[in-house]
Amino acid sequence: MEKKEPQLCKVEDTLNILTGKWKPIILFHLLVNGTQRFSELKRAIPGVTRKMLTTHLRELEEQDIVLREVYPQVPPKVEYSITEYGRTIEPILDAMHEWGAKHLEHMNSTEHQERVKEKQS
Amino acid sequence: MEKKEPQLCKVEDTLNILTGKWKPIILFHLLVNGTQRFSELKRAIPGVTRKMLTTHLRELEEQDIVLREVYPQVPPKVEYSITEYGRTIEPILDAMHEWGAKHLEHMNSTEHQERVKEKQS
DNA sequence: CCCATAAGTATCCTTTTTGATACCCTGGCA
DNA sequence: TGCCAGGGTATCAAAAAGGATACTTATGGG
Repeated sequence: MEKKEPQLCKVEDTLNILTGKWKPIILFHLLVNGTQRFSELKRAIPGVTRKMLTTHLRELEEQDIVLREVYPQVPPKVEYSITEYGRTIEPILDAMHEWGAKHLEHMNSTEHQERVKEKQS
Repeated sequence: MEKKEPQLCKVEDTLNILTGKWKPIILFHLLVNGTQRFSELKRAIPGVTRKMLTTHLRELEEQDIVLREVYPQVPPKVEYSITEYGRTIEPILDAMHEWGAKHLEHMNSTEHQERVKEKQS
């Protein structure tokens, strides 16, 4: 048991990077579309406010997942991209995607639905 | 882009199962130690309240990750275990653990620390 | 002189999550 | 008779996360 405890914290560290209402979609856009300006991201992510976008991007920057580059000009230009290191998290996102897809199937499977009904009765 | 959007929701579905202050540690204990009574889990997880434990366990049960078995006796006895299906999420936890470990190393690496210092100046 | 622009901050407020605490049930035991 | 156990629920409070809105900044253009 003791030998496994550290495992737990690492899992939680990883989860911390991914949790936040807009973080998965931010990462998704940066991974798929490459470098993006702040306003491009904002437009690409419907519903996000400037504040949340800033907050989450800054957190990702802190974690060295995202790179923030400021061009000293007016009006400002700021570009965001995934760091080389940040790309290493992609396989985990892929794994979650795959598992999530199967999970949905599972939750809709007949056997599962039947068990749900039993409990309701 | 459109073809990738669905990926995102699946990732979020998977994250939903894992997020919650005590969920990783609950899963960890059930995965490592097998079937556990409510009180065993409570004792094994320092700081958790009965309420949070109940809440999270019920959510995991909803998702068919955890099985809850009630023995009709007094005082009550309730056992929790990972479902067969729930075990399929273990590789993802493992992957997160591995990535998390590397992430910690990365964040402590000399190069990273130096970049952090530059920014502070 | 005034406006628009991009990328923010600053304030305040709402919603969601988490936590503290007290109470419930019921059969066996002192 | 009264208390304990185990696994909860109910109620309220605190903390964290998320969101709405207004303000800032400097410069080129009309």
